[in-house]
Amino acid sequence: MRLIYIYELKYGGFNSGRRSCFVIDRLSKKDRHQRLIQLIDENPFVTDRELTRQLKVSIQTIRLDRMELGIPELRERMKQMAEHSYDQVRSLSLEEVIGDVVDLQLDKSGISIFEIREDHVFSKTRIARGHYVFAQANSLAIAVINDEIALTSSADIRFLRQVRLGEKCIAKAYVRSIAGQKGKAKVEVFTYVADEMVFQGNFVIYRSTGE
Amino acid sequence: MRLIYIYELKYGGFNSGRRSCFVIDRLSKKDRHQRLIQLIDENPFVTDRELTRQLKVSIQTIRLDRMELGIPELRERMKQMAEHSYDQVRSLSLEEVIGDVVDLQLDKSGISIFEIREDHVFSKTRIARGHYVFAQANSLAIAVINDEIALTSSADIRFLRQVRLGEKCIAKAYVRSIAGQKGKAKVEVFTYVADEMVFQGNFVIYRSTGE
DNA sequence: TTTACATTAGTACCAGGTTCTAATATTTGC
DNA sequence: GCAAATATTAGAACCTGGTACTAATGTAAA
Repeated sequence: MRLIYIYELKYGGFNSGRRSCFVIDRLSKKDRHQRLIQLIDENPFVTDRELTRQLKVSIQTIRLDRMELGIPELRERMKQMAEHSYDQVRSLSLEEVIGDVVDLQLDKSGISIFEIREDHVFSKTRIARGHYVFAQANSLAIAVINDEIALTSSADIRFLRQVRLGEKCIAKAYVRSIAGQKGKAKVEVFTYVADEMVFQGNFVIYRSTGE
Repeated sequence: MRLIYIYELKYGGFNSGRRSCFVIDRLSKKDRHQRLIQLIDENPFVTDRELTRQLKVSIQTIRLDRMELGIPELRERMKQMAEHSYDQVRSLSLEEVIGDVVDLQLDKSGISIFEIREDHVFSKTRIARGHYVFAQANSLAIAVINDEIALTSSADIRFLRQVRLGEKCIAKAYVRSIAGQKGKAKVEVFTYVADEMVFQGNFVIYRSTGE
C-alpha cells in the first residue's frame, strides 16, 4: 500500500511536471519518427548520440526508431553516399572510340571488342554501366556505315543480361538496309560475352553522302 | 657468441629463403608506397586488412605507410567522399560528370545538365556523339531510382536533332511507374537544348530493393 | 487490474581503426 | 665485421559508432 502510494505520488509529481514537458519537448512516436526522418534528411552525418539530444529520448529509442524505419547507421549512410559519388565520378569520360574494331566491311558488317574495366562498372555491384555497352554498339553501328556523316537517329535496345567486370564484349553489327543516297540505314547490333548474348539493339542511322 | 651464431644462421636461412621472396613477392618501401597509392586509388573502399594480403606485409606496416603518405583511414576516406558528394548535390556548379544532377526527387523526377565539349563531338562535324547524350539520360534515369541496385533493362530512344559543340543539354527524367518491391521501373527522359527537345527516351530500369 | 506496447538501461560484442611500447629484422656506414 | 640507423612486426589499451540481446520499468488501453 505504501509503495503504491509512493508510486502514485511519483506519477502525479512527474505527470504534472512532465505533462508540460510532454507538450513542449516530447512527441508521440509517430511525430518523433517524422522528426527523425527530417533530421537525418537535413543532415545525414548526424550520430545517434546527437539525435538523442535533439529528440530528448534515450539512445536505445533512437536505435529502435531507426530499425523500424529501416534507416541504416551513420557509417552505412556515409558509405552509400561515398559509393554513389564514386560511381558518378567514375562514369566521367567515355573514350573517343569505345571498343576496338577488329573487322569492318563497310555497309555490311563489323565486329568490335570491348573489355569491361574498373572504370566501366558500378563499384558496389561490379556490373557494367549500361551506357558503355550502348556506346560500343552505337560506335560500331556508325563505323559500319560508309558515309561522310552518320548519326544515330533512333535506337531500340535491350540489355539481356548484366555484364560484369573483366568480361569481354564482342559486338557484331549487321547493316540491314541502306535506303538510297540519303536517308536512314538500319543496323542491327548483337553483343556477346563468350557465347551468351548480353545486348541487342536496332539502330536507325541517319546518313548523308556529300554535304 | 652462440646467440650471434644463431642469429647468423637465422639471417642466412631467412636471407636465402627470403631473398627469392623479395624478388617475387616483396617490394622496396618506395615501390610499396607507389603500389599502396595505386591500390587505394583504384579502390578507395579497401581496408588495411585487405591491403596486407595484396602487399604481403603486416598491418602495422600498412598503417605506418598510410601515416607517411598522409592517407587517412577507410572511414575517413568514405566520409570525405560522402561529404564531397553531399556538397555537390547541394551546390549547383559541378564537375563535368556525365551530366550534373542539379535536382533530384527520388522515385519522382530529376534534372541534369551536360555541356557538349570537344571531347564529345565528332571532330569532322562537331556534332555530339549519340552515346554521350544517351549516357546523360541513362545516368539520370538510374540516379532517379531510389534503389540499391538499378540497372538499365531496355530503352527506346530517339535523337530528335543533332546536338552541337558548346550546347547545354538539360535532361529531365520522370518516373512513370515503380512496380512494387522488385521489378522494373519506367522512366521517361527528355533532353532539351534551350527550348528545343533534342532527345527522348523511354527507359525500363531493373530495380531490386534490399538483397 | 491486467495486458500490451513504449521506453530506458545495461551488457557483450564488432569493425576498423589510433596510439603507444617494444622487440626483431634488414640495411647502411664505417 | 660490427654498430648504428632504419624497417618491419607484434601486441596491448583505447576509441567511435554502432548491433544484438536481455531485462526492467513506465504508460495507455482493455
